[in-house]
Amino acid sequence: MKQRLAAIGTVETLPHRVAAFLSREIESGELNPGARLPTEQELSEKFGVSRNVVREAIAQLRADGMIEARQGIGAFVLAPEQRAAIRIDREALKDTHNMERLFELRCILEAESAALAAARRNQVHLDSIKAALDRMGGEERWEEGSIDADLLFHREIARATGNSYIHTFISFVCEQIRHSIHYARMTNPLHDLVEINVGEHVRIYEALVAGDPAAAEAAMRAHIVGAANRVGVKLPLSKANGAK
Amino acid sequence: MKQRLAAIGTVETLPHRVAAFLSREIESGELNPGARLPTEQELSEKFGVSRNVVREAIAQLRADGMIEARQGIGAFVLAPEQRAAIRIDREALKDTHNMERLFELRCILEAESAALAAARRNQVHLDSIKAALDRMGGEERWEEGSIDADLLFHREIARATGNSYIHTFISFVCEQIRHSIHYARMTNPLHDLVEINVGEHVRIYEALVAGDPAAAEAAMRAHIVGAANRVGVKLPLSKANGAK
DNA sequence: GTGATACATATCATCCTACAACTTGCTTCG
DNA sequence: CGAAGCAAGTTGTAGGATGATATGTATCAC
Repeated sequence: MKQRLAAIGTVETLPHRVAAFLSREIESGELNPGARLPTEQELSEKFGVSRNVVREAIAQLRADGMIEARQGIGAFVLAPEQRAAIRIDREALKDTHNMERLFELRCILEAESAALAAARRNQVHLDSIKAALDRMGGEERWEEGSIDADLLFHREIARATGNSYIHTFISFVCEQIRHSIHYARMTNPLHDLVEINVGEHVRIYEALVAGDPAAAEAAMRAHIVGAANRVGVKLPLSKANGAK
Repeated sequence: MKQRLAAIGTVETLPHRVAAFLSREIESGELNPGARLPTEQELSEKFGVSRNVVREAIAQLRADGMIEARQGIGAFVLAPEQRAAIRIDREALKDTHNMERLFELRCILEAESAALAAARRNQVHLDSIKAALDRMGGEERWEEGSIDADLLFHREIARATGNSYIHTFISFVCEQIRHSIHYARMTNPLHDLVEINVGEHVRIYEALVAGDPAAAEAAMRAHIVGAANRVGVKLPLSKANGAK
């Protein structure tokens, strides 16, 4: 808890601000791939910061594969395909439309992963998942802890696939959604919705226990559509799902 | 082309090496979440570099949400759930087992996305996809350009879903796989396999033209399993797929 | 005139020192 | 005994200096 408060209260450092500025300039297309960035000195003068700050900002963009710096020449914008990292702009997620897209991605990832987990889970996995489920419906149901338990439930399922990349991706997407929901959440009196939410999780868990991939996938899909609705995001039922 | 050579030839800078070292120490669990990192001065002495270099390394880890630095106190390792970016270690991908996992993730993402694309694509999308397909089978078939066209084909399908997050994720995963394959590729005389590969792509394209989500999904799934086999990765057919 | 070598310049890479801002613990004084 | 303040440690920022690398230019030999 202390960690979370600290994380939220973290001041925006100068390198972070410079990096964000350049990043947006690249994303928006003002700096096209292949274009050369201003020199470090020019940037430091432009932003009124030391060259050290500019370098830390550039180091970050470079680590992400957004730009490439070459000694003696300058720094150049790279093509989006060359990105070495995935990073999601949380500001953009305030737009419901983007939120909807992210839920769609989550649905794709988690539905099939639930099927995989149903086929591969062992008893240890089931115990971890059950523990998270109990926390959700337990005494923490009205607290922030309930949401933590919810996410933990999903992460443990992802872990049960035995695929660390799947685990990483699902954890990431879920966390992005959590942060986005966090501030918009107070508006919804979701106390009466908790029962529905827990019920959906129970159905997923039962399918995992039964080792039924198809049922797990269906239950997960239904849950994510429901979860999206509960936070005000209307998830379009894709034809792919309806076709099954 | 010049860019690619330059990108490959990019020397490993000192900050990058320090960041990689700390990153591995965190991933391996030697530094647990909540643990405090050595001070910048200690690190600079330990690695024999200036404090500036250490700061650039830390700036990168901080941007990824791996650590959190607090003025006057120190830097602390954050929990994996708080990561702000997804980054894949290319060294780890030299292990075939990890490669297999990544292909599995790719299969999940692309199969359903192909279905979405089949439902949502318009003529402009189809034209872009067709152009990439033609490049694959065209005069570039034996060149590096063939692989570029292959990836472009997949990216354009991802774009046709109309979901920018899906596009980002698929582009990222595909690019990781491409880089990993790149050096191991010379061993395979895949000239005779090109026909098979192109054929699989044609079937995907035809399903998209027909607007048939189920067919597109099946064709994409078959293709990715085939592509994995062709680079020596035996992708386990999940029960989820067999159940359909 | 042409070619090659050497130099000057521009830029990033790294290092160094200094100071500011912030936190913590201890000390000193009332 | 309590509280204010001081001191030390740590990260944040600033600024300059030097090394490494790429590019263009000028000079000189032929």
